[in-house]
Amino acid sequence: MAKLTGTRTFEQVLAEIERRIILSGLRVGDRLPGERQLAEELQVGRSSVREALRVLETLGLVECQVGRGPNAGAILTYDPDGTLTDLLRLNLSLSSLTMREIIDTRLMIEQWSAGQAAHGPHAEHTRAMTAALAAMDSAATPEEFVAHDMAFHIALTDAAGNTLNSAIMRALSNTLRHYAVEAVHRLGHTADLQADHRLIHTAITTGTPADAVAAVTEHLGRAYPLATPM
Amino acid sequence: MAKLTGTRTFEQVLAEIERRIILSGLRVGDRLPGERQLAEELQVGRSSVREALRVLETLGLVECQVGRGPNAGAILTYDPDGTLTDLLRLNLSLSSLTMREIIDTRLMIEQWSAGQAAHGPHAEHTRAMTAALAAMDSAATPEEFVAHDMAFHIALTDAAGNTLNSAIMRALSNTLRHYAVEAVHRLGHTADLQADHRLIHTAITTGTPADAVAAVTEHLGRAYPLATPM
DNA sequence: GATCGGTGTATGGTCTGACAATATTTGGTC
DNA sequence: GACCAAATATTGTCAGACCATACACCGATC
Repeated sequence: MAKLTGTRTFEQVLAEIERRIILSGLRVGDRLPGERQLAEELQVGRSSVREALRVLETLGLVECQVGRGPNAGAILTYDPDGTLTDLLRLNLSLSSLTMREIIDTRLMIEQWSAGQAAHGPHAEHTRAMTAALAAMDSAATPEEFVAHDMAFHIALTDAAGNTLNSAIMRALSNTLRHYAVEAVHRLGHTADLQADHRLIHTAITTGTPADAVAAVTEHLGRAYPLATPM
Repeated sequence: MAKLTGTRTFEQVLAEIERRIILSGLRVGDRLPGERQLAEELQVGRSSVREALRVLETLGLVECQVGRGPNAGAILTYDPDGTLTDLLRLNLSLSSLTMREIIDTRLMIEQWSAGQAAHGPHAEHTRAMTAALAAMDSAATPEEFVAHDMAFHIALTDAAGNTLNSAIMRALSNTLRHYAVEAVHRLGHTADLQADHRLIHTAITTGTPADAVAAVTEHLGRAYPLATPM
């Protein structure tokens, strides 16, 4: 193995795995060689291979399973949400980020998504929004309400058709979950929020992009009073 | 150590380190205990501690240095750019993301940032933008031009005051660097781009938010013809 | 032939001990 | 006081061993 890029062994393993993924045209669902085999092929210790796999797992690129058979070992996957959620949580713990910034970024993504979605949303996503609306109506607890509220807003983001934004939005939602549950507790009721949701849904399915953006801005301003409208 | 959350040992180490960071109020710049000490305190093997540290390093939360003294060991840091850049690059390799999505997300962030920045940018960032403009004027190669172009757009994002968006923008810029260099090569000149840049700068310092958004939209539409204006 | 059950085995997960590489600290010498 | 050599603390790496897990295989039984 070339000793060129990166002095640490596991970084070279990382680069080599990345190279193989590109060269071999591996796709999500495909399997990587076992740790022992990789270690022997690359002439490195198994611990270096393991550290490289840990990095790939952290980046949401592989999932590791023990045992035997076609599902065992390191399998290529696609889960940036987990990485981003961890990233946000830990940087909040370190006070490198503020809740305010997270809320503002969410507002940005939802405004943009609403505008895009209003151009021509896929039925799949508007159906998911409708289902979430009904589920929120019959939610018995704030926790349950917020779970479906998250689904609604994620479906709205998905409707814009940008998977990167969707991944970021999922991570933001995960991070804001507790915050949102508390907010619903304080509010005591969800009628206003649901009215907003229905306005958003209507604007996206039958209104103009400007209507959709306005509806989202109005709603998030109510749900997160700190947020500054653009 | 409690065996409650997560079956894998290194995940428990991860949780314990995170708990200590929160409880001890550790901040960026502070040092974590050494690998051996952590292993003994938590009654786990050193390899488990190392895998946990590798995860934290991947998430841009710690940097590890060998040797002795106050700078050795795992030091808390703040570098989400690196994580996000890796995330984008690897997901592009796996075709889980498209260049188009990255460009659209960049457009979204810059539009939002321009609107926010026009409300009242800090002198620090407008100065950085001015410096980048001058550097672009005297750039001898497309590579050099793009380096300062990135600095300009990052300064614009910084001017909006959201560090999360700035981190995402940095990662997006890193990912688009090659693409941008090729685009400048094809274009053959940079006069139009610089004219756009000056319009953006003027709009942010003396114009309305709507002017700033329009200037950014116009510019990115020219630089990345694929991008769909909102 | 089909089904059930036990055994084998490949795989990740972990620990231990050892050594190498590196950067600082320490102490001795001029 | 300045400079150089040795001690030391730290991460980086490897090798080997063992455990837990989940499937594969094969034989016995119906």
